[in-house]
Parts: sequence; C-alpha cells; structure tokens
Amino acid sequence: MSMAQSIGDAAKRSGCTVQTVRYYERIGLIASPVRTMGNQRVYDDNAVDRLSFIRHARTLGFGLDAIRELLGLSADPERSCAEIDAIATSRLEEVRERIRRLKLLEAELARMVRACSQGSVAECRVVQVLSDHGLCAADHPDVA
Amino acid sequence: MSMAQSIGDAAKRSGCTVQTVRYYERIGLIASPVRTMGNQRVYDDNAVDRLSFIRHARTLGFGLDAIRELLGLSADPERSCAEIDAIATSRLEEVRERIRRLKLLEAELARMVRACSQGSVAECRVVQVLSDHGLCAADHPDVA
DNA sequence: TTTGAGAGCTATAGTGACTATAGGTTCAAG
DNA sequence: CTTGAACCTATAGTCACTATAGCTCTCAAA
Repeated sequence: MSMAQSIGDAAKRSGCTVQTVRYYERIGLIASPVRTMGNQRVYDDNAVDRLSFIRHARTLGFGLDAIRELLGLSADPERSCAEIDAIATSRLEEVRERIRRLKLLEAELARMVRACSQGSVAECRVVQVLSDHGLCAADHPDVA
Repeated sequence: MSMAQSIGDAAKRSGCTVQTVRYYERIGLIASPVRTMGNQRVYDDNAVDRLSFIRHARTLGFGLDAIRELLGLSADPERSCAEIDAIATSRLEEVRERIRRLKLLEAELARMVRACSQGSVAECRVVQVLSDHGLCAADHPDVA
C-alpha cells in the first residue's frame, strides 16, 4: 500500500529539503509527481525511496551525474552490477586520492604553524611560507 | 628595480591564469594596476608578489576571504602575528576535520564495494546500501 | 463559516572561485 | 604594413544547492 504524501513529508522522510526535492524534479532526477487540484505535489512511497537513494548517495559524495547513472543502472534487476561497481570503485578512488592530497596539505600547514615563533609579522613564518613557495617542504598539490 | 610587465607575464610568473588575475582585480583582492595608452594592464613586481602570495595560499586551501584578511594583516610588519597564526591554525583544523570525515567515507565505500559479489543488480550490495542507510556500518557524515 | 497559520507554489538570484565564450582592440615581430 | 598573438569588456556557465519575494492552498480551531 503506497501512501500519498506532501512534498514536506516526502522531504522529511527522505532527508532532503523541500527546495532540493523541487530542484531534483527540475533537473529531471526524479519524475514530476501528480498534483492535487490545488497544484500541490503528491508523492508515493516509491518516490520517497528514490529520494532516499539520492540523498544517501549524496552523503557518500557521489555527484548528481553519477547518481543519475546509478539510478538508471539499478532500474533493471537482471542486469549485471559491474557498471554500478565501477562507479562506486571510482568514487572510492576519488576519496582516497583526496585524502592523500589533504594529508600533504596538513603536513605543510602543520609545519608552517609550528615554525612560527609568535613574534611580529616581519618574522612570521606563516607569512614567509605563503610568500615563497620555495619554503615549502615538498611540492604540495593544489587543494582538491 | 621593479619590472613593468603585461598581465600575461604577471600571470605566468605568479602561477595564476590571466582571467583569474582580472577576477581578483574585479573583487578587489588586488589593486587596479596602471594601464598603457592602449588600455592594457601593467604590473610591477610587488603586484606579482601579491599574486604569488594569493596563489600559494589558494593551493593551501585558504578561501579568498581568509586570504584577504591575511594580506591585510601582513601589511604591517610591526604587528604581532597572532591573528595570522590563528587563521592558519584554523585552516589546519579544517583540513584535519576533512580528512577525518573522508576516512569514514572511505571505509563505508570500501566496505560496500568489497561486499558486492559481482552478480546481478537485484543482489548488488552497492545498490542495497545506497537504498538503505541502515546498512551502513556507522553513521557516516555528509561529505565535506 | 470564517479565519489565520503554516505549507505549498513559481521565478529568480546568490553562493565560491573561477572558467569559457563572443566580439572587439592593441601590440610587436617580420 | 601586415599578421597573429595577446589583450580588452561583458556575460554566462559551472556544481548542487540555498535563499528570497510574492503569491496561493489547506486544514483545524473558533
């Protein structure tokens, strides 16, 4: 039995905000739901499931394009999940790469802060390092 | 002796792009430089130093607002560098927090991918986890 | 039956930090 | 003098929302 519910209820149940649900509709990530006579959106449980899926994938850092693809691939239960796995694996690698870069950044920032003798700006190590990339320990990458 | 140079040279020397230099001018992060008779911007070495500072701070992940503040605080060499240190320390803490969150994410994604038996979508663990937050090991945070 | 609050509606603009494009002008080398 | 690279402005696009303004609808209490 599928319960009909307002956008507010669907948002609350899925963990999205109301504006975000409307946004997902606008960009075609979810279907346009039926409306009441007063033009208000009405959602069923399937729609809420889809929203929850999207929301959860977002908290795991998948982009909307990836989510669009995941949703498409999930539609057919008979299909092999190789492509789905590939998307998830690629996201995992992204996260690992990001962590790697941030650790380099962390080391650089920590070194900079540690070297500061808390004196005047003229002798501040932080200012010196920011002014001169050559003072960095290693070639830190651009922040991701 | 301060060398006069075009926006292209200043960009190359500082590691910015030409458009970005113009953007920084537009938002008031750098001063409007003098112009040639043909209306082209001319930069001196001080301007290039400032651009390099900005660029380097950006690669360390400081936001433009923080950089604006760092530049302001750096202007007076006699001043104590306590505020500068505070900004750098706060950035360091941000990075550490980010790493912490990403590691939780990494664990969740790795678990998900590992659990997948490479069968059909119907039994795909990735799809199941995305569909049901309850299947997550821990309460992973929103991606930062 | 009225009334009022809260929820919903659309359309538009703003966020951060650029990046890209279009359509024009200037400069420097040959 | 010509040509082509580099410069100029203004505007729109990126991502995934978020916020605002100015309406309309719904539903429970009085």
